[in-house]
Amino acid sequence: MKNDDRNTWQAVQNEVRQRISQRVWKPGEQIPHEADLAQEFSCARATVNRALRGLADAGLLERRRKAGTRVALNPVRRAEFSIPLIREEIEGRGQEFDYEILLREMRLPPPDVQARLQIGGDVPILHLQTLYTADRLPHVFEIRWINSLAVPAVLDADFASLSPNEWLVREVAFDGGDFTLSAVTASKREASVLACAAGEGLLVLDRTTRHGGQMITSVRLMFSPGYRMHTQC
Amino acid sequence: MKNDDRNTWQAVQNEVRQRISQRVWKPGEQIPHEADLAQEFSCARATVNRALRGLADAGLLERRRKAGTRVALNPVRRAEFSIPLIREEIEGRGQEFDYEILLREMRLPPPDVQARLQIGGDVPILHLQTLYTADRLPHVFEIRWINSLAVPAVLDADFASLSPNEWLVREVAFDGGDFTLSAVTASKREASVLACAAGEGLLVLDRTTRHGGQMITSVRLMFSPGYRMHTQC
DNA sequence: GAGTGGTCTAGACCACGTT
DNA sequence: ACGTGGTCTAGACCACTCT
Repeated sequence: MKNDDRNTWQAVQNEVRQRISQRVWKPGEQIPHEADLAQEFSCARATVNRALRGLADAGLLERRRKAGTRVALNPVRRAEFSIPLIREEIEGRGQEFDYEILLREMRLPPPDVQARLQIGGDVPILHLQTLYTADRLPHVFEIRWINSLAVPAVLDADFASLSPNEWLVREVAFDGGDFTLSAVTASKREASVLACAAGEGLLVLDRTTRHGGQMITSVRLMFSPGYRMHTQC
Repeated sequence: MKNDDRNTWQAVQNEVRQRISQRVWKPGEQIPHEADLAQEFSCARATVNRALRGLADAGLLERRRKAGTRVALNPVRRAEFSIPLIREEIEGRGQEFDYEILLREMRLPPPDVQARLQIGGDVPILHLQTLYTADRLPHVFEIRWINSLAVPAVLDADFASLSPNEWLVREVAFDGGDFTLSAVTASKREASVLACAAGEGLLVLDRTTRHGGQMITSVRLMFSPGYRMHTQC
């Protein structure tokens, strides 16, 4: 045991975790104040604070000034999925990574992409369709729109050694974005690209990326059937 | 502006965020030591530490003792999705929540569930199939296996006013678990329950829950077509 | 060996929300 | 008004890891 006897914040956190998990402190119940716990564990209040803040971030505790700290009624409501770079994910499994640009053109984006990129419907922007492969087998079909008004340099990129995503990560700074996970039924085109049957269910990740108020890119990743995103807590 | 002039850890964090996002400090580059930054912002080192630790947790910085702090090469690799209680999600949208137990029986679980619950193949356990509805329309089809050896009390539950999930959250303590997101093609049975066309792509969430080394339950949620999980960062 | 982040302390003041 | 968590400080020591 590393963090059990010493008065580290981890030791306090573990102890509190156990008391919650073993229902010494029951859901909805108020737990002792930071000052009391500090005395019990003979450590500084800041140490208790560090421990409890972590548990509150994790959703196990609910803290409010004056009201005190309570055990959350509904724990484990969050799950953090990692969104790996496709190259890293594939090479990390020891497979051969490759990609092929299937389509590259300037084009008027459809209304939903216009809305996400916050641009008018009369401006053609860069449209890319790319297939990523693992050991030569289809892995992800990427449909991407790049706001080439905000990133004019992208028009000169050849994407020969860097995939569109890698080029953007390297060349353009990001601020934030949003993610949507859903499922679709594979169309004929999608099935043909991913070498699966038309009508199969596909996991889809839509991502939009922002920088300093400007929308940079909107991308849809359609994963090959059987793909799973996994996480623990 | 709240946290700009005062020497709060948020002010430091915002400033560092900006320098990263505007590439004052470029990806892969080393940034000044905590002590230097503390002097620059005229605050205590602990305050800088708090700010930088947050950015490191978010994946924007990489920190190692002795090596110092560097701007991460691949930012935004994590996305945290909230896994709401179905009742809360539906009622939060102002819709009417309801559910119906479609099937309840003791049964030998299939091999994949046996593995997840770490039990032998010769023990029947509680099997439940439940449909959750929003405004009377199908929302989620839940297929659940409960390790009734670990939770014998569940055999007496009637699930009349509490759904199986709510009953478990209330009665059984949790330790941890794992989540898997994927997509499937709706079978005839699934399509009939969810009132959609057979062959449609469905978003699927598999969850297994643990307590003190024992596996409690394994559940598969199949969401109605069009369901989306969304998050920002 | 030496430099950097990781953490602890004791005390203080502040902000928020309940009462 | 007052109690509780939220944060800051200044200083200290420790743990890791690079050279």
